[in-house]
Order: sequence, then structure tokens, then C-alpha cells
Amino acid sequence: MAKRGPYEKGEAKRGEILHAALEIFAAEGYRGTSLRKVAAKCGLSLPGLMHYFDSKEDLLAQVLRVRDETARVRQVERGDPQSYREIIREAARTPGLVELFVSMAAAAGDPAHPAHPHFAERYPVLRDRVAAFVRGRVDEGRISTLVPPDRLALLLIAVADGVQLQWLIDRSTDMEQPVEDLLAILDPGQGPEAS
Amino acid sequence: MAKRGPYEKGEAKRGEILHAALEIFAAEGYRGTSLRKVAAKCGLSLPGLMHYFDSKEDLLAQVLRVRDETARVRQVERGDPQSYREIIREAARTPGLVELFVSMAAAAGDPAHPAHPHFAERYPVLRDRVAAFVRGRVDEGRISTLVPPDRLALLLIAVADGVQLQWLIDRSTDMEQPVEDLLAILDPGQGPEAS
DNA sequence: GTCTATACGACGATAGAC
DNA sequence: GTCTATCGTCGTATAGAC
Repeated sequence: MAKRGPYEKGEAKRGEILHAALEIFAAEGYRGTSLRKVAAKCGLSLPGLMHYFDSKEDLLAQVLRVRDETARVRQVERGDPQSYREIIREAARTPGLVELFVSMAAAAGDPAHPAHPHFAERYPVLRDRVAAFVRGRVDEGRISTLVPPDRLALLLIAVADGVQLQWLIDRSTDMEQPVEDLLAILDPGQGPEAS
Repeated sequence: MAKRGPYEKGEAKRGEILHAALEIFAAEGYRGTSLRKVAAKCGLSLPGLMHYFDSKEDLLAQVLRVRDETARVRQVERGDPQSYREIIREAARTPGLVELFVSMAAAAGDPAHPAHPHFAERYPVLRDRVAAFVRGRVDEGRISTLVPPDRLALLLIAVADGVQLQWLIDRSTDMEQPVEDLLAILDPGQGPEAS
């Protein structure tokens, strides 16, 4: 055991940088936030920071990945409306990160973009999880079978993503309501189903 | 009538610039496309181009506005699913402009951003139009009244916007299907309703 | 009003010393 | 692993020709 962990300190520093970047982006938005500012917050020069990342876009992509993972850990991968509510409520507290997410999604359309793999994996996984939830409700007879679960999953995610655009413009927009509305529409039996 | 139009030639040139920028963004995406490149395409120097716009973001915002207007003129403001289909099919042909739209929506969250007024006006107008369409269907008994029309309008627009994010990552995603699915779910009477 | 030339500051990125 | 120094390019600002 001559070597303890591949990078030991390096990994810690990388995590510290990502955390600092996340804080800054959450506070000021990521637009107009330079890497030099992030570096300064970490007590580093710009090249010192760039030692840990291939490019700015690469750092941004990793910030998003970390963000996604912490959110996921906290909600234990349930993929149901309740975990959605918690995610959306925290999003509403950090507009800068919502802006980051949307901007990155746009940029990640380019397959060469550092964040492309993240989204390319994230969406199918998310759809599968939501589809599983939908199938559970179908089995309970609480969702109409008119549209198959995988298409419903895509639809639900589209609503959740799309409402963020309207919220970014008008912060009084309720980001939870549309998904709840859609679930209500899907549920033919509506009312309280005791046991 | 001593003065013919406020700027006559200037307005024409401005339009030419916007058209050129739209073409470039559609072809190469707007990321990594510099204003100098746009200026060159118009046979102008950079400052020559900037004579017509307050800033890069201002130009971008106007590109988006022009894009919106041409789409609107062509579809005569109907706000129904058929006009939506036409819009979405053209969007699928110009990924760069979809990317531009999404990125601008993210940036326009800042009230000081040049594109903020555009979105701040666009969404309410769009919602009203879609809500009107929804009310029409409700009157025909072709939409469940469980969720009020204005909330349904917001929901429909969220779907349309949100599916674009998934499409940007995976271009094989069907951008029309989710809205059709939602309308199908909303319609209790489904089948062909002859007269 | 329209446009060129020039320059400025800040950015992300890289080379090479320590 | 981190620095100083430097590079090329970006958006922007100003001066002034026509």
C-alpha cells in the first residue's frame, strides 16, 4: 500500500473547487462569473485551478454532476412526486443553478461538449425511473393506460424541465403545480383511495 | 413628409444583419460564433455592426424576436396543435436556433437582460392564446375540466419547451408526440367524434 | 447616420519554471 | 501541484472619416 489513493489530496481539492464554484454560481449566476473569481475563492491562481479541469465547460459540467448527485443521494432515487417536490423546492432557492442547468442542457446538444455524456445518461435513467413509478400507478389503476408509461415518463420530465423556463422569467410561477396537475389529469379515480 | 422613414437604409441593414446572424446561428450554433464572423458575413467591421445594436446580447435578443415574428406570421397566430406542429417541425430543422432559444430563456431570467422583456411578454401572450384554445375545446366537451384552462395552458407550454431539452440531447426524440399525448389524455371522448 | 481603424480590458487557455 | 508570464480572441469603447 505504498500509494494511498490515486490522488488523495488532489481529489479533495477538486471537490473544494467544485463546491466553491457551486456556491458562486448559486449566488451570482454563472454568467459573468469568471474562473479567476472561482480560483480566488479557493486561494488559487487560474492555472492552478485549471490543473484540475480540462476547460471551463468541463468544470461547469462537473459542477452540474455534483449537484445532481447530492440531490439524488438526499432523495434516495425514488423518482416519485414527493421526491420531485423536494428537488423543485430547493431549485427555487437557487435560481443561479437552474439557469446553469438550462444553459448546460442547451450547450450539451453538441456531442463534443463535456456535459453531453452527463445528459445523455441522465435522461434515459430518469425516464426509466419515472416510467417505473408510472407503471406502479397503472397497476393500482390510478393512471389511464391511454399513453404507454415510457411516453408518459418523457412527458412528465418535459413538464418538469419546461416549467423552469417560465419560472426563470417569472419567479412567481408555481413550479410544482403543473406536474401535480398532470398527475391529477392522469388519475381517473382522483379522490382519496383508502387502503 | 420631408423625412421618409426614420432610418430607411439603416433599418434595411439592420434586417440584413439579423438575417445573416440567424443563418449563421442556425448553421453553426451560436456558441463559438463571434460577432466578428457575423460582421464579416455582412461586409462590415465589428464596430460597423455594433452601430446597430447596443450589445451582443441585444443582437441575440433581436434575432430571437425576428425568429418569433416570422414563425408567428406564417401561422397566423392560431395557437392550436396544428400551428404547433408546423413550428416544431421547423425547429427540428434548425437545432442552432433551438439552442439559442433555450440559452436565451436561461439568460433572460435576469430582469436587466435585453431579452427579458421579450420573454416577459411572450409567455403571458402565449398562455392566453393557448388558454383560449383550451376553452374552446372545453366548450366542445373535448377536454376534462379538472384543471382550469389557464393552468392547462401553462402545462402545455411547459411540455413544448421541456421536450426541446431532451431533443437537444437526443435528436431522435419526437418533439410532437408529448403534446399530442397530453391532448389525448385531456380528451375524455377520444375517438372520432363525427359532427 | 454610417462606418473604419484602433485600442482596451477581461476572458479562457497554454508553456514552462519551481 | 502550483506558480508567473504570455497568448489569441472575445465584447466593448472611443475618435474620427465620409
